[in-house]
Amino acid sequence: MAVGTVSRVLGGYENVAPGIREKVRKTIEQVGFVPNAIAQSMRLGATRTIGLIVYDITVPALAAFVKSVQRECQDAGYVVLLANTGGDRSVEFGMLKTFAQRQTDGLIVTFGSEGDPDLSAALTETGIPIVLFERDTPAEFDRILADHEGGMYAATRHLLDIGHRRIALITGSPQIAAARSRLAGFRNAYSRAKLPFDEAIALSGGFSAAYGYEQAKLLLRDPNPPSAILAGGLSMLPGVLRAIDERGVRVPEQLSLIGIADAPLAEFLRPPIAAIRWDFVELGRLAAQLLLTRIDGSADAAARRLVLPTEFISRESCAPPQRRAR
Amino acid sequence: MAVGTVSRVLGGYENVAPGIREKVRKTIEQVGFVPNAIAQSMRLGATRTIGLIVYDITVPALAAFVKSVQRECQDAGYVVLLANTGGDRSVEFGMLKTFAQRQTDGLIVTFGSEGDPDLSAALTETGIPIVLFERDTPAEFDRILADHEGGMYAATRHLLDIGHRRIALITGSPQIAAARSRLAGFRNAYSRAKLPFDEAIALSGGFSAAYGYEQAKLLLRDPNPPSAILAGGLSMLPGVLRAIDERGVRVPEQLSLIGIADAPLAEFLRPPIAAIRWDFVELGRLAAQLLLTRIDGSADAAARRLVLPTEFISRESCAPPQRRAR
DNA sequence: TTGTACGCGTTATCAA
DNA sequence: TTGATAACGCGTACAA
Repeated sequence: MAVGTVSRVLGGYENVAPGIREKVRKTIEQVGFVPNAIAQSMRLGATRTIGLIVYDITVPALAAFVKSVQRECQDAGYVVLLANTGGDRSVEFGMLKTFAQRQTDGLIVTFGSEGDPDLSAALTETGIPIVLFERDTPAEFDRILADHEGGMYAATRHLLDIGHRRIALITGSPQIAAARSRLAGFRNAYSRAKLPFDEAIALSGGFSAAYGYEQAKLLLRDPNPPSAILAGGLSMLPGVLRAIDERGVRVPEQLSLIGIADAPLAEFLRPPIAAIRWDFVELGRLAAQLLLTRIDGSADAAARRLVLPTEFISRESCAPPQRRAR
Repeated sequence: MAVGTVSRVLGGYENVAPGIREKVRKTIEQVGFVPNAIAQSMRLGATRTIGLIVYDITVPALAAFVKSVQRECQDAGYVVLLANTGGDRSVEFGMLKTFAQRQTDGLIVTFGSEGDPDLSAALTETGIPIVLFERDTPAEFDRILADHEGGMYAATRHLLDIGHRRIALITGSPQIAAARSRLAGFRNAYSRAKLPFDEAIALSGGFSAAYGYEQAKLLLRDPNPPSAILAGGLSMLPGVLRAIDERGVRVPEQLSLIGIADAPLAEFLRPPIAAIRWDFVELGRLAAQLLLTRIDGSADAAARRLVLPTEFISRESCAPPQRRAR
């Protein structure tokens, strides 16, 4: 009963005499033998591990994404290493290196800055298959995104249709594809409606609740405040709501409001908050599949780019603007 | 320039001639050498990996917990493997085995059923240091919990104080410590107030939004409906809210409502929903520390049991009951 | 101070 | 069909 035989039994190979096989099985049971996956990884040159690097797992939409990725990987016999960067560049580099050292078979990554050539270089240098999530760099990585332009176009269009003209968009830095797309959709809606567009009221700078709070506060204090706000970040809604609350502004009578990515409780708010939403579970599923096919070599060499549709959910937080705003 | 020398340079040992050290450094840089953590794990018998098994990372409170654990582990040079069980027993066993095979140095675990001796045995058999999260089995594992009894006592007491007598508690199965504690706090509040307790209105069966929805629906249809509901599960609030919404019941005029674990948007609901809450970040931090001290052997042999305080946040969703309820 | 060689637990190859 | 052995990449004990 040599080690090789045991390995063959566990590997399910046929060339083991039934008697021996049984004996091995029994002994394994008796001593509670558990194969050491680390040694397997070493021998096979694959860890069946994938690294998942996100901004903040606490954002409901990202949690759904992570859960979906994990589920998909689990089904394929992979295990996922999770990292939260908080958007900190040095943490991003650190986790990238850590995961590379740990020989993850693949990486799903969202980084804070898209243009950064150092980051692109670092990603390439790992030599690990990579799927970019919500990032659209020029580099040749597989990537998956939501159609923010389409969703924002639909939302803006709706606001224009019901009579709004002075609409504020608060969203992240144009370094990020998602913010650029939203800006494009926002502008398109104006231009297709043949309406003049006030550049000054499209605020790009951050995705956080804090940023949303600050910007909404400034907007509402303005002598000529917007009649509608598009809260263009996954976690921005609470911040914007706080500003609205503090200012005592009534929605939708004095201000129409649309959130990005449906929050679990958004429909129970009074009034229910309209939203642009998309399927994070599907996004996670596809991201994982993109990566897994890349890992097993069944994918074309060319980088793939998947864009998932977004949808505008109309709710009572939107109404035609009042004559004399506030 | 032998392998041993390279290893010594990377390990930061002193006994390397400065000239050689520099030369090694430069070569490492040039060829982009990255130490293989898998081989290190094999040699050292430690992976610096911890496994985290939770019910559902999509629940905001659990996401906060996971994030906190991950952060703490990262700071200590550990990496975390994440698993979502969805409460499925076979998945729980599966992930436990997977993580054991992968030689994780420690495990933080929430399992669906507490009494299950098979599960306890499986945990013990791994031989891996374990911290139980929100589970209070008789077995001798380190564990960390929130003081649900205290929070529930305070909340129930508040409702009794403002005049409620018929209060419904919807919470999980008494197999789970959290549910038992809540039930205890609920009962204590009645008995200390010397009020009769209606057992039939404490509903134990699940933590999900769906369960909350079903039970709330039944309660509100009752000819003698409760004047207050305690939604006793992390993710139950949306379900209960839906039932309330559908029935057209006004909060707090017709029904007082308290949620468990503050939802991010709970304060923006109309009315803001009172809550029992506690610090999930701290919970995660302490869980990780409990585990890390266990791993590095600096902990006493005896199992430790940490209980974190909970706090009742009074908000406008609670008001004295009306004379003639509905 | 530096180099050599062993062993960690597997799988795969080769010989028996 | 089975057993022995090399190799994966590292850290370290020991020899030089």
